[in-house]
Amino acid sequence: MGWEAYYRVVRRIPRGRVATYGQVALVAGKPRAARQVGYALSALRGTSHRIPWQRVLGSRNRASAAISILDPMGSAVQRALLEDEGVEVDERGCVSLARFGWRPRR
DNA sequence: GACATGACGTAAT
DNA sequence: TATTACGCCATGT
Repeated sequence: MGWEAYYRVVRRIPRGRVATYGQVALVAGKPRAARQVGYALSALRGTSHRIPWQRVLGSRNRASAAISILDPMGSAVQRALLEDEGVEVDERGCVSLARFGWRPRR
């Protein structure tokens, strides 16, 4: 149930912007619950939802490697969706947070 | 309540 | 830069 807070934060991420698990956790009020964010998002796989999970990246500016492990096409889909929103993603799945990082608070 | 699990994060090696 | 180790916290058994 507590995941609703995380989902709410992820839904706030606007198009063309990305956030990290840690940031989502922080905004949700759980500074050290990055794992729970990932765990919560994992529950979204294969379900009907409106959560832009592709805008949530892993450490600092990298896409989660686990995505490609659990869902081989996931990383490709994520990159395609992000680029469609105007976010530049390189071959390694790295994104410049300085340019596309989500800045909440306003 | 103890124990195991997990789309993570940071520091140490 | 890549690997390993450990910490954190919500869930489920």
